[in-house]
Amino acid sequence: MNNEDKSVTLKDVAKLVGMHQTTVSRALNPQTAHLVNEDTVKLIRDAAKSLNFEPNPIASSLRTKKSMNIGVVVPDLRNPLFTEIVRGVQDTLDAAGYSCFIVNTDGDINKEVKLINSLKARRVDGLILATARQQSHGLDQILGDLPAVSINRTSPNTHLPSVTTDEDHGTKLAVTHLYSIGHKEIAHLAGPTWSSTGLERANAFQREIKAVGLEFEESSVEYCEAWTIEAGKKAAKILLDRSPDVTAVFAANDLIALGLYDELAERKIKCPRDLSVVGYNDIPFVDRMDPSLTTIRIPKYEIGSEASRLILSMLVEKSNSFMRHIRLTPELKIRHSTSAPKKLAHV
Amino acid sequence: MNNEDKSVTLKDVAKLVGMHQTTVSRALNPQTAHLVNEDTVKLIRDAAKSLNFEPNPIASSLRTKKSMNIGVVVPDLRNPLFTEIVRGVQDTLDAAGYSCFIVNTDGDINKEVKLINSLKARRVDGLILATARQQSHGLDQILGDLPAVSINRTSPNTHLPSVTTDEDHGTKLAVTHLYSIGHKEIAHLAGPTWSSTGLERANAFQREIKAVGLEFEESSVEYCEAWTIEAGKKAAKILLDRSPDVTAVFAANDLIALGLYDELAERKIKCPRDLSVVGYNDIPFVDRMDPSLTTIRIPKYEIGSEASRLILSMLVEKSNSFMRHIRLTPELKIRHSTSAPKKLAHV
DNA sequence: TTGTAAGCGTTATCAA
DNA sequence: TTGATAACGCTTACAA
Repeated sequence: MNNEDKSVTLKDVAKLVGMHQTTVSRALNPQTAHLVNEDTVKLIRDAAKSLNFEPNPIASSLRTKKSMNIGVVVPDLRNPLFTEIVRGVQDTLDAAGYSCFIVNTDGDINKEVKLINSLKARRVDGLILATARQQSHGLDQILGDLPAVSINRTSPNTHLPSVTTDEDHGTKLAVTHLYSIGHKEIAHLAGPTWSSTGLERANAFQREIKAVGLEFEESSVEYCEAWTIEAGKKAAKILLDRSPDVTAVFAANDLIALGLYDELAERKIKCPRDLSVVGYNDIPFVDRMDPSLTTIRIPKYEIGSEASRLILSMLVEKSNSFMRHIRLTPELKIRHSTSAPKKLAHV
Repeated sequence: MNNEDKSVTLKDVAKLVGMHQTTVSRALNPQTAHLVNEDTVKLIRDAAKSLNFEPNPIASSLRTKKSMNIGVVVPDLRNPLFTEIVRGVQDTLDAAGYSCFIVNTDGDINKEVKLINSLKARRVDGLILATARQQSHGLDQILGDLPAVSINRTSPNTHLPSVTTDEDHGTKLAVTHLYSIGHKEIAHLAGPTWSSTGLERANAFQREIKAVGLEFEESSVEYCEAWTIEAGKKAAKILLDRSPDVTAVFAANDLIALGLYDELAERKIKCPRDLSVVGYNDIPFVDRMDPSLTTIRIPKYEIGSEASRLILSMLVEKSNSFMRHIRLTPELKIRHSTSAPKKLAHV
């Protein structure tokens, strides 16, 4: 805020044009300018410009009870998946005159609750939740009547409008791709069980394995503790020990796939020669890894912009009743981490 | 903001305890609680908690003329360099009770000016500028008396407190490393000339080349148009055409190095066998590229946290007079993109 | 130690 | 079409 308390107010503009501040307010606000004489509007606008008047959004917020701020909750902004999404959010909200507060939960459910409460305390007009917890721990109650949309979360016990991607389709693309190039022993490094995305992909995996005519075995799935490289590596270790015959692995996201890469490197298992790997998300730079990662690309930026449009629409039509769910479609990005299996089974 | 206008105010708390809102305000504010009877404070705090009272920061802002918001200007949040820095900013500001608005200039100087003005209009208390333009286009005037610190910018004609890294030292580390493993023909893919960082590294390069006893030639430096992979590739093309004898390239940042990687791939030049490459920044994932990138690591998170501490200190001691410059030290991270040159010169 | 009153800069309501 | 007045919820003199 300006140190020197020289900030120009409506009153100053009013004084200059010899009118009341109310009129100035009306003239300067596009919503109400039509109530004012056209010439007066012009006069006032000019005067405002000449004084470099900038309306004080804080005063406006206090009066209107609209902060024009949206809270954005992500696990960690450093995860490139979320920085893409956040750019989509920022650009869309900006264009609508809204700003956003971005907070990081670091995967901590308690922190998430605290942060949501802190955003409420800051009087955000709405919330975009990009955390993917399955258990909502009374989220509905924490939110109260605060408009919110969720990304990647299709929680059973909470009723939020959402923007998600078609997990079934994405998983089908991955499994079908691997099967079509000859793989019969396909495993899955699943996301955490507390994550709805992780669960959905794991369920879809089982379904798709059967759909292509392969036999599904429980032992072909290993769940990771988090959506991270480290967790991916840890789970990969277990999976590879248990199922040495697998020729391909579908990792529930790119970071988990990179964890698998690390474990493969340690075991001197060559990808894709000895093992094919498919990731999920297509985060930046995975096209430059060694080998470049075949993955399921999701429209990250669009997820952010769609979520923003959704929350904005909820702010105008205050009808919370209509529960929109937007589902975007992922696509397969074939690179060099997948190839035909070395030895075809039963040949 | 709460749709239902049920938000609890100081008055409500005051009514409950049978005291005046002023007293409640004082009791609830740690700064002024000492003015209130201890028992009263306890009573009021309990009452506030029982009503779930949350002070309205907007009303507070209006009165105190402190928004408790800081503007953060970056070229693009998606650049992993800046997301690291921003996390450092967020964590530090959060702890001090501040929030931040992050805006992206996308490298557009006009957009930068617009965004800074928009942040001023939003009444931020201070600014962290992570854009690295050399020409400041009357930045001082645009800022007015708004406290600001700059990151990576050591502009000659603007006087802002700053957090930078020791470019000379970083460059020395790169050049010395290459020289020490036998390179005599070292080139530089420099950052844009409009960037102070780019200029500093280019100057330091020339100095260090001479310092190790090599002859400096103008033709060994090619400037990139931007800090991007694409610009890096374009400049690499020109450089490689012009100086086919170079055995090592010091790229002014990691993205430019990746652009060079791309050009090398097209020409079937093997790194590091045919050409060694050093990057700058050590952004995430460059340790996983093919080959993993030798680079100068800068303390990204700390840059953000130091910049935040600086701006926070400016907000308390209002003395803008003391002009602090914090300089952090980079370090060399040796990976697989550098090795001894194939054929040593004159052997 | 507590209360009174005023004001931060808007906008909403009413009246002219 | 314009103006007067009050109010949003807080903090800060000043008074008691």
